[in-house]
Amino acid sequence: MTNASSPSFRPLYDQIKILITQSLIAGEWRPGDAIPSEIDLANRFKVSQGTVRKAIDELAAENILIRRQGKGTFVASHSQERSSTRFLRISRDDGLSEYPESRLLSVSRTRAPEESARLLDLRTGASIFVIKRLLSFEHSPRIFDEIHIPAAIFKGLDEPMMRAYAGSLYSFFETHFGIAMIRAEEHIKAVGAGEEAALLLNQERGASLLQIDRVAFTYGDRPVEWRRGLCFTDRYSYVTEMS
Amino acid sequence: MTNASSPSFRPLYDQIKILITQSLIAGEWRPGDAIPSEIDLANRFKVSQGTVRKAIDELAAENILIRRQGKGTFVASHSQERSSTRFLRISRDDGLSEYPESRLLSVSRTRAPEESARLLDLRTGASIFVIKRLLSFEHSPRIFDEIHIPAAIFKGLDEPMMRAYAGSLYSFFETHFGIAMIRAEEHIKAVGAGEEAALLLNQERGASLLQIDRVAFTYGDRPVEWRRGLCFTDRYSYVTEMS
DNA sequence: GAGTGGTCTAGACCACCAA
DNA sequence: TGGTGGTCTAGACCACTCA
Repeated sequence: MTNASSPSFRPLYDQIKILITQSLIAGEWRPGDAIPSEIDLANRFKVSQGTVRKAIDELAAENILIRRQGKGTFVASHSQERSSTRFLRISRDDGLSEYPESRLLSVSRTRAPEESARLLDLRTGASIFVIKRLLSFEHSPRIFDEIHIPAAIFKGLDEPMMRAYAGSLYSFFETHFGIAMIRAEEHIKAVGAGEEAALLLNQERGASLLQIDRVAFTYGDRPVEWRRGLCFTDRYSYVTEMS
Repeated sequence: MTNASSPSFRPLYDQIKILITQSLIAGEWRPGDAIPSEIDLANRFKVSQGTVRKAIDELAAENILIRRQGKGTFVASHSQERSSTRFLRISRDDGLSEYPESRLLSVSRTRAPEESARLLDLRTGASIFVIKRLLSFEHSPRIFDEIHIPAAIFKGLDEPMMRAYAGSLYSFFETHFGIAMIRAEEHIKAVGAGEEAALLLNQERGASLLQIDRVAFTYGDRPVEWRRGLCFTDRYSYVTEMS
């Protein structure tokens, strides 16, 4: 199979990546599912196994798919134990790992303020849900999250439904709404605690907190969540790596 | 060429990666140099081009090598315009990019305190250099850095030498000492400004600052720098991405 | 046009897993 | 034992750069 030397050349494996992504968007394979084997996909797309392989390699590098030798290739899911903490970068300074406890404060439906509307590609005033919650480590509240999500996408969400669910928030989004978070961008600042945060985190007003603003994306780089986390970082740090 | 099914199986391309890394450690190819072509390396290591290719692909994904179609494969360097800002994740909230101005405060030789010694794989009390500097954005000081590096590796470093150098710190390390930083881990907290930081950053004592602790590594994952940056994040943020 | 990296293929064989 | 992903090869051809 030859590639036309078109003005904007696009490798075959890149087109295969797009086709696979479209199947993910369409829900043909859902988080946790196995996708067809490389050979099956090669037949389906009429390319060689090596080309499918390269496409899957890149999707696996982006943590969208997960390869398991001898078993198959799977759609990444936040419900798996291995990746339920994938987007939580706060950890203890002594290195011991600990899963935080979540306490839901409130769920309300309101109109999107300018900033989160812009970042979520919504019109200002579009309907959103606002979730407030508190994460505790060692029974001590440490992160106060305010989460904005478009009501149009999370139709039917309500507080009892969230309280009934045991796992992580992103796992909840997957199982109830079929929305899988695959990527996020964060902007971090140091700020003084305001009244609400000070109260909830048992700190003085003006105490130094990490303010972590996040936009999270689902398949096709579509933004579907904005959140602001305020985090008290005594004995805990935000950990990251670069290369 | 067949692989012995040894107890701990190691793919050929992985061994090639190690060989290439060893050449980088030995200084056979230095930052900015072109390494031999894939075909030359295939002949040298007695493997196929595809195997060399996979090894280089992975090193390129780690930002250790840089591929340039039609030209060759190069050793990544902090002296290149494209990557001189690779490890600086503070940027303006309005998205405009700006290169900070650096003011060297002091360079001194002293004994490593417990923490940085441990993180740099040194004995406590080993000889290190301590560099203090101030980075300014828009003529306003915003980051106060304290940098610890082993004296044994950066032999002969002194203040005049640093003042004479125009580029970034990591570019300086490369050209004068042949040390290339390829990876770093950061731990971030929100803290109140102490006396020294408050003075240098023109803030009140207790003002909220980002405290960014970094360990940076050179080839072979060898730690060669510890630093603590204190950053005033008004109108600026620490930006990161995850997937 | 020569040399480099980039794509694609076809086929052989290995490592791992489950039934 | 059969199916999956993982490795390795050899070869053809394409895209890009530079002299």
